[in-house]
Amino acid sequence: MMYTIGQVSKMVNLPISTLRYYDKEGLFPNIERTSGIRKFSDRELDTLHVIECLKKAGMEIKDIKQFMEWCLDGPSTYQKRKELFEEQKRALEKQRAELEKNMAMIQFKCWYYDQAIADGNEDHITEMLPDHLPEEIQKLYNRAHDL
Amino acid sequence: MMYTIGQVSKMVNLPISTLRYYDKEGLFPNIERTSGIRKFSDRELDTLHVIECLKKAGMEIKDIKQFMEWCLDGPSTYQKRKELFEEQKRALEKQRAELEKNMAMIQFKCWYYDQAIADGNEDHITEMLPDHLPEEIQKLYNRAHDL
DNA sequence: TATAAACCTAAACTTAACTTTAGATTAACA
DNA sequence: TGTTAATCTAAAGTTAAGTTTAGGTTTATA
Repeated sequence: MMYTIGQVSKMVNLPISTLRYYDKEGLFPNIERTSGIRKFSDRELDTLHVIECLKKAGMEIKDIKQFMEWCLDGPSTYQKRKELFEEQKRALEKQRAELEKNMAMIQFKCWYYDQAIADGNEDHITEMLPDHLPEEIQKLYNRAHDL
Repeated sequence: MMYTIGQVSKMVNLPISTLRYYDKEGLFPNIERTSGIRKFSDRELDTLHVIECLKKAGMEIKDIKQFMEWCLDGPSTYQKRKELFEEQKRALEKQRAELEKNMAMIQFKCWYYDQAIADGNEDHITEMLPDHLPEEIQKLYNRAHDL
C-alpha cells in the first residue's frame, strides 16, 4: 500500500514539513518517488515508528540517520545495529528510573498542597520536614530526594 | 548552610552558566547576595530539584518561573500550585505509558537483530512478521505497534 | 481543459535553552 | 599586600529540530 505525504501526515500526526525535513535529513533512504512526488510505503511508516522511539530514547536525528545508513549496508552491520538498540535500552531504563523519582516528587508536592490548602498555610508542613511525615508520604519524600 | 555558585554547580552537576541563566530567568526569586555574589541556600537546592522534575515532565522555563512567582504570593495560590502538580502528574503518567511502549519496541529490535545475527540474514524474520513469532516476542511486537 | 488542491525545493526564519565572550569586581591565599 | 581564583553582567553566539516563505510543478476534479 502506498500513501501520499499528506496521508502519512494525518496517520502519524506529524506536520508535512516535518516529514519533508526527516526525508531531507536522510531518514527515509531510497523512498520511492513518481515524477518527484514521494510515495510512502509501510516500510516508511515502520521507519517513523522507529524514529519516534529512538527520539524518545534521546537520540539525535543525525544518529538516527546513521542507523538508517547501516540498514542499507546489509548483514555486515547487524552487530552495530543490535548494539545501538542495546544502548537505547539502557537509556530508556535510566529514563524510567528518573521518571519514577520525578513521579514521587510530584506526588509529594500534590500531597503537600493538599495539606497547605487544608491548613491554610505551610507552617506545620515545613516544620514536619523531612522526618515526621506519614509513612506513605515519607516514602515519596525519600524517593524524590534520593534518600 | 550557604553555598557559592561553584559549589552548587558541582553538587547538582550543572554548569555555572546554567545556574546563572536560571537565576536570570527568575527561577530563584530573591536569592540572597552579598556584594553582588549569589549565596545559594538549601531552599535553592530544593528549587533545583523541583526545576529538574518539572523540566522532565515537559515544562518550559517560563512556566516554571510562573510557579516560582506563585510561591511568592502565599496561600492565595495554593490551589493553582496544586493544580499545576496534578497536571504534571498526568503528563508523567502519559510519558510512562509511552516509555513502556518504546521499551517494547527496543526489546523487539534487540531480539530481531539477535535472530538476524544468528541466521546471517533477515529473510526468515521478515517472513515471520507480524504473525508467526514466539509468544513473548509477539507480545513485544504488539505492544510496540499498539496492537 | 481550466482551475483548485496537493505536491515540490531551496533558503531563510524561529525557538528554547543554553553557552561563550569580554571586561570588570570580589574573595582567597601566600 | 599582591596575585590568582572565583565571581559578576550584558550581549552576542550556538544548536537542534523544526517551520515558514516564495516560487514553481503535478494531480485531481468540475
